[in-house]
Amino acid sequence: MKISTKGRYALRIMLDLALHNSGELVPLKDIAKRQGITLKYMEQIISPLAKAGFVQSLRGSSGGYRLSRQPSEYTVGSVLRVLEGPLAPTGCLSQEMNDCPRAGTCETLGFWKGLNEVINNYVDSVTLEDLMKQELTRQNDYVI
Amino acid sequence: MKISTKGRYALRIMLDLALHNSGELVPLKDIAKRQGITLKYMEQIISPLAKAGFVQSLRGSSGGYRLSRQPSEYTVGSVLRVLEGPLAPTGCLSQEMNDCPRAGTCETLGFWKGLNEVINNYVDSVTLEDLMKQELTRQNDYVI
DNA sequence: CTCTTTCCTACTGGTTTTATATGATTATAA
DNA sequence: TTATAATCATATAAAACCAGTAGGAAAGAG
Repeated sequence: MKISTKGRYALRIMLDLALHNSGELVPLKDIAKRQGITLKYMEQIISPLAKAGFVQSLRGSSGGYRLSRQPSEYTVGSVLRVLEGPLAPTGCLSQEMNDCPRAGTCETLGFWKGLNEVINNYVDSVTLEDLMKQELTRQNDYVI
Repeated sequence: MKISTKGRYALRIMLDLALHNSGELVPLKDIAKRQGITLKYMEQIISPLAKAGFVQSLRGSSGGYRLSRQPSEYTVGSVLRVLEGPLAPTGCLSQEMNDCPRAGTCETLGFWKGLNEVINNYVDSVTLEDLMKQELTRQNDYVI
């Protein structure tokens, strides 16, 4: 019942990009240094995000990544799903084709559907912008 | 982000015991037959439930298992936790000792705490009795 | 004693996780 | 054009986790 490092790191990378969103491209090396994640592992994580169109990239010197959209337009759930797949607590809920032979008579299916709903409702109710605001508030707390 | 078979089967076993709660002991063999789970695997699953005091057992001929308490006194969350451990989406939330060095500055910790809360609130809001009622209603639907 | 059922422990094959390592390709600056 | 700095693509591997299977010991009923 755990989110893997890939999903958690993906969220941190996206949030880092949101917090350093000056219009300039941000090189992975900078994010790696700030987040304490190895460059090579981060490459594996940002690649699916790029393929999903969540970030834009430019190669070469002075290249890097930037968000494709505004931070408010990414729910945390949408980011996690790129790396984790469906955030369903059971396999039978994560596919359109419900191939579970017990589906018709399963006494616990209703419960799992409910759990699936509260999880997905929550992760889709929070955006990158929300996390940015939280983080900026937290940083100001230290200034006092 | 999946619940393993052990947790899911544990719930089905507990619910099966609740639905066949005549006061008599229910042998695992019967549950195995009804639920389509092998006896040997079920033994591994019910053993922690017995150690946790969730079910009472008697060995030998005409032995078996029964619930220790009323179905209304078991939340689904409490059952799942026996087999799954804490239902936290990240490791840093599942232990009192928060040994994550990022804890003080983590920008995403608040989000994960929120997810942890909605998950645990939900699983603890549903009891075995609730699932029994659902199941009995469902069975009646077929009678019509 | 015999049969049944719980109880206990170990083992196994497969998959997933969490990376690390090596190198190829591409684009920009000077 | 050359050097540099970045993305992109595989390959490898230790460790953990998952989903069972298997064998037998202990206890109770008749």
